[in-house]
Amino acid sequence: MVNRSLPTDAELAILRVLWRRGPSTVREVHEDLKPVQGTGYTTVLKLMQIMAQKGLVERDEAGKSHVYRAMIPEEQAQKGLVHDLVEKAFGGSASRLVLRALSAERASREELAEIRALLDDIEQKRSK
Amino acid sequence: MVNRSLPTDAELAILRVLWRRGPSTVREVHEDLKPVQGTGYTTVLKLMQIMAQKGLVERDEAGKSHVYRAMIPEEQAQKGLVHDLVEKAFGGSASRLVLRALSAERASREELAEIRALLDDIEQKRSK
DNA sequence: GATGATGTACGAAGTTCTTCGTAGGTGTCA
DNA sequence: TGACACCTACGAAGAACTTCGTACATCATC
Repeated sequence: MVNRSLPTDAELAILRVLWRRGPSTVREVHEDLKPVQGTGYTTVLKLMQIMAQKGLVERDEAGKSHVYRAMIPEEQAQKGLVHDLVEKAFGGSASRLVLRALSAERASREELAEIRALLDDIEQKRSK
Repeated sequence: MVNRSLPTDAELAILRVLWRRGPSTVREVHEDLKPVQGTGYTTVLKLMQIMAQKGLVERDEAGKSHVYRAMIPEEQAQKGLVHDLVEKAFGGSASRLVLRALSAERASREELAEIRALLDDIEQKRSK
């Protein structure tokens, strides 16, 4: 069942820290986010508690400081967000989103090559 | 500078109708949206009034029924939404979003060819 | 001129998301 | 032991978004 409700912006920011760092305490996540978000410690704590309730993260209460880990893989979250945007703003056409993204945002030569490789891959699999 | 405030979901649904139909009355937009959204007439009216205040749409009050038209082109809105998602979920890398979109959502052979053509175009321009 | 259809205006409530203040538990150490 | 650091719990406020009820204006027509 992929259709879990999508993470909100604040939740996503926290998930990104957990994906990068692996299981972390509230303090660690807060330290990581503070310079950019400027948000308070208890705010992060509260959010992570809510996320635990929602099942977005799981926590280990063994130590004094609880340790949280992401329960949804980054790939799946990104997939959900992309799908949502495709539906809401591109009439369900992923390729139109791709065209828009490519023409509006910058990509390096290497990245373009990577995309090309994926296209090859898709078409090759399809022609079988 | 791109307009920073992105349309909300409900606003986007209305904008999509206006982009497709061209300038329309509240009734027309509501008729269009009703089957899918199931939302009431005054809800749509209120939203469009708010959107007019925000500058997302402009209205012509000449006739009995006011006629609204989108003040932001579809392309610009899509660009803003894509940029926002790239920042929030892909660490600023548009190509990672593209890779995720291509591997997760379906695209026809024609669409893949279109994407390839755009890649050619970008690389050609860049090599000049 | 009463009625019904059609329109706008707008207050207000319900939701969700985000933020933080405050309270209280526990361990450390001088 | 008392002060302090560090932690969780949780209520509640505030902001943004969405929804709708109600009031009121206009116009055709019977």
